[in-house]
Parts: sequence; C-alpha cells; structure tokens
Amino acid sequence: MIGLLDCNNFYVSCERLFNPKLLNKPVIILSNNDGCVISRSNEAKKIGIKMGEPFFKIKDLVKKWKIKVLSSNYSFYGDISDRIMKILKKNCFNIEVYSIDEAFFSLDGINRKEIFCNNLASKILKWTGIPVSIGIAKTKTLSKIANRVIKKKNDYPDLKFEYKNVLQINSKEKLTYILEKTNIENIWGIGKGLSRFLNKIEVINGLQLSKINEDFIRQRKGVVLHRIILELRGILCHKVKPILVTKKSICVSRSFGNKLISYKEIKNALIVYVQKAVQKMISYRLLCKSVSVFLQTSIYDKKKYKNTDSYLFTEATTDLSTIWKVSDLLLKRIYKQYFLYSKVGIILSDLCKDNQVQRSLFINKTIDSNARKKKIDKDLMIIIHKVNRKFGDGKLRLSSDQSGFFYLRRGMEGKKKMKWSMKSDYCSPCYTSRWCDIPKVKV
DNA sequence: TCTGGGGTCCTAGGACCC
DNA sequence: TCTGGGGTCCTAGGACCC
Repeated sequence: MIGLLDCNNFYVSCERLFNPKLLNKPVIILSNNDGCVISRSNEAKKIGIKMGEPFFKIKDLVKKWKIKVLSSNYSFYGDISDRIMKILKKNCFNIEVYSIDEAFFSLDGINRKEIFCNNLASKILKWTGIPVSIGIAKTKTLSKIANRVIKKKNDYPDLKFEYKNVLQINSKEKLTYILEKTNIENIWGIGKGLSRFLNKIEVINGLQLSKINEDFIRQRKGVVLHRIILELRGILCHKVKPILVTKKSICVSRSFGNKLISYKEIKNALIVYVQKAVQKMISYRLLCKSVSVFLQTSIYDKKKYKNTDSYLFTEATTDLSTIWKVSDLLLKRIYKQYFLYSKVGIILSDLCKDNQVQRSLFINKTIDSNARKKKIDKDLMIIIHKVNRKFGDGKLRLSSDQSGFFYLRRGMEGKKKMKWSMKSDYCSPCYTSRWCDIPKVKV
C-alpha cells in the first residue's frame, strides 16, 4: 500500500503560522510577479476563486469580500516543507518527496495503516502547525484520489470517514463508489487534452475509465493513459522512488515586472538568472554541457515572438564567466528589435556529476579550455557562492560587460528596483529563513 | 494595464547502422 | 527495369504535474 501526504492549502497554512490575523478569513497567495492565484484558504475557495486565476480579474471580488492577498515567499515555504519532510523521513522508510507540499511513502509492513497515518498527521500538526491529509491505496494514482476525497468530503456523501484527515481505499465497494463519483479531469495525469478525448467517447468518471478497453486506449493514446487505467484497477505502474534521481536540467526564468524592449535591459535581467542557475548547479555538485537561452513576448500579446538558441560545450563546465559569455552570445542571436518582451530565461542541461566528467579529446583552443584557469575559476565560484550565502543573495555579482569581473552590490538587497524586477507587492517576512525577519517575542 | 516557474516523460520521425 | 528487414539513437514538441 502507498500513502500520499499532502499539506492542506499549503502556502496559506504557512502564512497563517506567524500571522494569526489570517485565521478564519479568506486568504489567497499569488504566483511570482503577482500574476495568478496559486493557493487559497477554504474561505476563499467558497467565495469561488479558482486555482490559477489571474489576479487582475478578481480584484473586485477581493475588495468585496475583504480577501487577504499575499505574494509568494518561497524561501519561507521551502523551510517549512523541509521540516515536514524530516518528520516523515523519521517515521517511514521509503519516501518520495514529490513536490514542495506532497510526498508518497510505502506502508508495507505496517499493520494498522489508518491509525499509523492518523498519528503521523497529528504529529506533523503539533510539531509544525501545518494541517495535512493522507490518502492510502494500492497505487499512486489511487492514493492521489483518496487524498482528494478527504478534502472534498461533501462530494462523497455515502462514505463513512473514521478519521478527519486520513482515508484508506481498502474495499472493492469503496473503490467503485469513489471512482464513480470522481470525474476524469480530477485524476492524476489527465489534463485538458486527455479530458477532451475521453469526454468525446463519453467517458466521464473514473469507474468508466477503469473499465475501458485497454488495447483501444494503448493504440490511440499510448502508454501514459494505459498506465493510468491499470493503476485505477489497482495494478502498480509507478513505484515509490525514494532515491533522489539526479536532475536533468536547471532552468531559471522570470516574467518582467514591466515589458522590456531594449537589448541592454534584457541582458541585465538575464545575467542575474544566469548567476542563479550556475549557483544552483554548483550546489547540486553538477556540471553542464549545454546552455540554452530563450526570449519571448507575452502569449497574450497580439505581436508575438518566441525563440530559443543553444550552445554545446566541448567539455562540461561550471564556470560562470564562460557560461555568461555564451548566454550573452545566444541572447544576441535571438533578440529582435521592436518587440515588447515579457520573459527571458536560461536552461542548463546535459548535466553530469562533478566526479563523472567526460574529458574532451580536443581540449586546446576551445572556449572552455585550459585546465589551470579552470581550477582557479572553480575556486572563485565557490568563494562567490560562500560570500553570497553569508551576506545575501546577489551581493557579489558578475559584471554584465565581457570583462568577467565581479562587483559588489552596495546597500540592502532589493532596495533598488529595476524596471524588470518582479512585482511582489504583498510579500510577508521570511519568518524562519532570514535573521532580521525572525519574529521577536516580548515576555 | 495586469495572465508563474520549474520540472519530467513520451512519441513521432529522421538519420543512421549492418 | 528492378532496390530489404530489423534495428538504435537523437531531437523537437506536446502533455502533464505542482
């Protein structure tokens, strides 16, 4: 049996930990750039605010219902997430952290699974203050469904819930009832495209999907949907993968706070993302062999443009100034005048572990050559990494000219807003991850 | 006026091999 | 005039996830 732990309204719950004024009130959290709604309290859900809704479209509702609005604060949520996952790891042996607020775990060998999970949920609530739900079933797909059922009890009136936050699908009758009451678009792995296809052939709910002719599906839609069907029948296709599989790519990109036209401004934004991406890569002890840069206008604009270009190194590298030189070159190649750009980004791929680098036969005279220089560059990057960790992200930054020099950023982080800086008008303090933001208690 | 960011997996089709 | 069969590997793009 597989358990799925999912934090309830995770980002809202995090914000409520340190700000009790948000309790029992409608609260929403916005995506980067204050673009869309990505977390809602139950009260906000009741008002009818949908997941992913653009913020500007619901401003009237926000005013009318006095909804509390917050920008997202990922370093804070990440820290709370770590605490929850640590508790889980101490109590279970086979865990796959699936997202910032979700984890699968194996329940093999545990006798009274529901009681065990109920205790686990209580412990997490007591130790971190975050309410969680746990679904238990034979496969990942079914445990996702079980988890959803707990959160939407009203949609399943005939079910008896022994526990407030835990549900096990442990009988055929229960499974049949739940599947019949679950629409296909709420099943894990079925998005817009597959829903449209299934609705067309009059498959509306999970029960119908589980009974469909699998050869037909395999032929028409391939192995992905076939596996979903098998999992609905209780046949395991997706194992719990506890080992951290190494990353395959690292991407850093942001939408600009304001649209940009000039090459120079876009370049200034890109250099910050390049440095972030390289630092991330180094922290995973990886090197990259390939760099891509992409640039695009908003998909909602009339005058659209979107382009990507890539560069392949002869040997994998972590060197920031080399990667920046290449990124700048790529940006030059894809930049076109007279467009209103909304986003630029960098992707590092062809990643390899730092102890498994394939050496090049033709090391001389290439852009990323010279072993001695490489060693110095690597040491330099580690120092920059350490300085930035100690004094704040972005304190030491690569200069955007081609000198390869670094410069020290004066003043407080975030004081000087650039035209391209993200909107984040409603951000809470980093209560647990920045020294000056830690709440003070007066006794 | 204002619509996120960072990923993974699969497939079709082309290029190439003996 | 007539030109096979059975493979592998790579890539771009799509679908999907939270």
